[in-house]
Amino acid sequence: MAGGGAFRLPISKREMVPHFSRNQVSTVLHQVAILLELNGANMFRVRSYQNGSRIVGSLTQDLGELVASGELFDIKGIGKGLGSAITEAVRTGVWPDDWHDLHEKTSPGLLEMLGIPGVGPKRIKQLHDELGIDSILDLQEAAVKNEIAPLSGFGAKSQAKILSGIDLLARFNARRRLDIGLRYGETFVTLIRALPGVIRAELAGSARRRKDTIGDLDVVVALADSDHELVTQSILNLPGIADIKGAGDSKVSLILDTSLFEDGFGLSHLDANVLDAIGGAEYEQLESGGTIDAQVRLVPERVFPYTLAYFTGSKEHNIRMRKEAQMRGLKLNEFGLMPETELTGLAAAESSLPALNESDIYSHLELAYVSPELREDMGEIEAATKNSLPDLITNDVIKGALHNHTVLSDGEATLEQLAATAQKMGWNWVGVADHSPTLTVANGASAQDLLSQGETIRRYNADWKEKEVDFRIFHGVECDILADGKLDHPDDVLAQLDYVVASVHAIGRWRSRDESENTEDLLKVIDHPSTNVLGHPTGRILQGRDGYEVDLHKVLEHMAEHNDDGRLKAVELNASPYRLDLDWRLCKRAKELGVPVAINPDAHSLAGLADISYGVMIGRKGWLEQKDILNSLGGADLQRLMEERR
DNA sequence: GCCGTTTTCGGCCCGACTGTTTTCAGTCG
Repeated sequence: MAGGGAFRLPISKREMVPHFSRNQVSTVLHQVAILLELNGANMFRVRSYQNGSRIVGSLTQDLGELVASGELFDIKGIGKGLGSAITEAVRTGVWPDDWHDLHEKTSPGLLEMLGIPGVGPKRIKQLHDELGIDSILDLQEAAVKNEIAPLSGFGAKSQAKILSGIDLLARFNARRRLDIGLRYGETFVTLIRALPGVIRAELAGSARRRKDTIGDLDVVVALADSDHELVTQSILNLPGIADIKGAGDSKVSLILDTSLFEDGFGLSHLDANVLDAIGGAEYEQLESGGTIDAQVRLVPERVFPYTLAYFTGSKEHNIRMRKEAQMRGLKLNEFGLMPETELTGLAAAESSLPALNESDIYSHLELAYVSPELREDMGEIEAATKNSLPDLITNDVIKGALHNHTVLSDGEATLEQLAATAQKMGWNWVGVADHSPTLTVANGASAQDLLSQGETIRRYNADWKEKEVDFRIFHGVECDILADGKLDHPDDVLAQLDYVVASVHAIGRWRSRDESENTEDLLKVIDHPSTNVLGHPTGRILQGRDGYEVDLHKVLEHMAEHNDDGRLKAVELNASPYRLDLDWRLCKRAKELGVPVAINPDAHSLAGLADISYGVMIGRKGWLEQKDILNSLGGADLQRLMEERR
């Protein structure tokens, strides 16, 4: 984790019930689980806390109400223990004593040690108990002095692995953004597919599930038994391999670096705000000198779909799938779906039901095919049972996007260039939303300049109409949300625009405040008659900084009420791979509530328009269908919607 | 700590790899 640091139990910033938010409780449960693990607690107890954290984190109901009504205890996975602890904390603002004790007796250094590859809670506990090791620095010193190897269960190799693991941890922070992961992953898989003896190869893991960040790459390769040696050797000879971590019978573990890319590893243009948050010029250097771990699984062709499904995950989805198999007297693993036998591994899979593709696996379990993006145990198994899975959006349904910048503020492109590129992409319209005056770092435009931009746009639109070109520019603004929940332009200026994207940019101030204060201010902004789109709703920069605390469930519910009343209040899914904000879990919530989602590339250059595809990926992950997004509307339909729902 | 058409105990998903052992524990996904 970036920054690392000690866990602490949050202190309530509120005088009244509920004293803690859903997010806070979820985070605390997650941390307690880790602390329990480090203190040698029963694994299943640890898992209960982890489950609890997940369950609370994905609640859609108000936690305060669940506690007040006692319905908290009805939720599967929340029993007497966790239920009482949460109830007490939410009601009184006081966490259980034993949770405090856990925090106090666990040195923060032990937590940091968890990040070292090959070092887990059991070993950390042993090192702590037997050598008094309290931090990564202690551990490094002990390893250098050869004190680790003699310990029972350790050895010279473990000691060396710990040292190199510490080195690796210092060099790079574990996860990478989706765009980076896909760039490595797709390039690597393309190279593997071209190797002689390779029958099929697919990217699996979190990259295939389109998570916003990715830990490492998983690739599954189908090959004939006789080609095993040939394919393994060919893979090891591919470009871009910085190190070989291991090569077993079924798996090759590698570290890839940027020499994988023939054309080098440049970064596209970023806006200053984002670049600053991720570390400026130092970041560019870090990224170009970066590496990513990759695991390649080599399997016979007939088990390929099972292995692909298994390593695509998620873990939670796989657990549900195995339970589905168990209910039918079958066992599911990475080799097949078969009756319970004494045999294990590939031998047992001889009796597996056949599968040519993943779809067959789901069919055997009487489930509809679940798209990889949805495999998170977020309701997809239930939907697959009822055959009610969403018909997910694709790049083809995108006809335009509302939030893009021009040279009027901090964009690189002119109106003309933006429109021309949008047309080339097959779009039917494009929205221009430059920054407002307060955001001086982004050259925010004055009301006068903004309105004069509108006149230019009207001339273009008239021109296209005259020439019977079915294309138009919508004129909007990315209006700053000021600290008191007011907008950064006078109402009469905003009223002259086609639409308004309202966004928070004073992140520092918003991050220093309580969740309820931020939420209240956002509700006020939504109530403003001119606000149509809530821009990057949390302000997070992936791998850069957390967003500000806000109860987006409440915000989305508020937006839903306005939509029911005939207004247009959409939530942005910012498609910049640095943001991907709205989070995919909340996309699903927006859809359920009937709040339209606006997928926006937030383009600051012509190339930036292409970021829309990351928004589509996350939108798919968030269960979005064509009817759920504004981008799928044609220009005329969108214009009508904006006019009707002012 | 949670759960229950096997309900107050005894389970809790499954397997590979590694390094340590000589049958297994820890870690990882």
